[in-house]
Amino acid sequence: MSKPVEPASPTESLRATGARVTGARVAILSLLTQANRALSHRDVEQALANEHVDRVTVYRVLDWLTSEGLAHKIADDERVFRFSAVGKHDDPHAHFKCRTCGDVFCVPTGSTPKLNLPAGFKSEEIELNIKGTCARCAV
Amino acid sequence: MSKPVEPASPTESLRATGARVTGARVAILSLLTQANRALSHRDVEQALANEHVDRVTVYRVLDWLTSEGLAHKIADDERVFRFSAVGKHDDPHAHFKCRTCGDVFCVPTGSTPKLNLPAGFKSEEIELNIKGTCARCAV
DNA sequence: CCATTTAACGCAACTTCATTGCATTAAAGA
DNA sequence: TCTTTAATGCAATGAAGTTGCGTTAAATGG
Repeated sequence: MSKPVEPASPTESLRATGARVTGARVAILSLLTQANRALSHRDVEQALANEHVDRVTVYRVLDWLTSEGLAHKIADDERVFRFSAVGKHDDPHAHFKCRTCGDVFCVPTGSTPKLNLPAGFKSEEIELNIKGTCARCAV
Repeated sequence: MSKPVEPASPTESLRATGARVTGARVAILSLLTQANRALSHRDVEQALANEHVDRVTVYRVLDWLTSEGLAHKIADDERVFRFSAVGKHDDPHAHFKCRTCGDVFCVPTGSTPKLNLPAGFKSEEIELNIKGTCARCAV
């Protein structure tokens, strides 16, 4: 019982949405699932360079995965969106952005911070971004 | 003694940098200082519509203010940068983004969250973004 | 107060990331 | 296998921000 729910494969996750399971969707979700960091559209496009998937399709699949709850979409410092697979780390987690190489990693967080929101403000989601130097770039 | 350090006026802050105190800089820093939320380039451009300040100048002033430490630059969900004056709330604070109207407010935070960074990762800055509904939009 | 210097500015062109419209293709069910 | 229509591919468009360069005006010195 110590083992959590068996993680669904990309194909299974896609099938569960009820929508069509296409090559592009499988390839992109697999890529996100295997990555240990949040990928930009550019990252995905380059990784799939050999599979002639159109740029626009990549955009559409990434947004669709987000809308289906299979991926997270975060805004980068550099004005680009980055995507990470959901399911690998469903726990509240933060994003660590390396200022040297620009990569974005997912890191687990212990507790969520206490907030003093003004009256009438309702919090629905909390995003925590850390900036610094990653292990690879730290000399 | 209950009164904190007298906050510097926009002009004084600008003068302190040693650079030229221009109309555009005064206008934009004043705007950021008076705003109770983080302003986008668009916000600033519209607010200064009557003073024929060039688009590019607004971009340059905003980035310059950031580089001088007089403003904070944050990346929005919508792929736009937003700027807030530094000095009003130097304490660690979070940004609250209303999903309805899109405005971004600065809110004070009590404690910073505990982080479990992987070995070798060095944190330099922490950014906390809250998404939800602001008081004005909450019916 | 005026002249000089050069940091800022204004304008135009450009780049990048992303979105939209529409014809075509291929995934899923009959 | 055939049919339906959701996805895709391609081309054009849009939005945010950047760059180059000639011009203007803020600060300094006379």
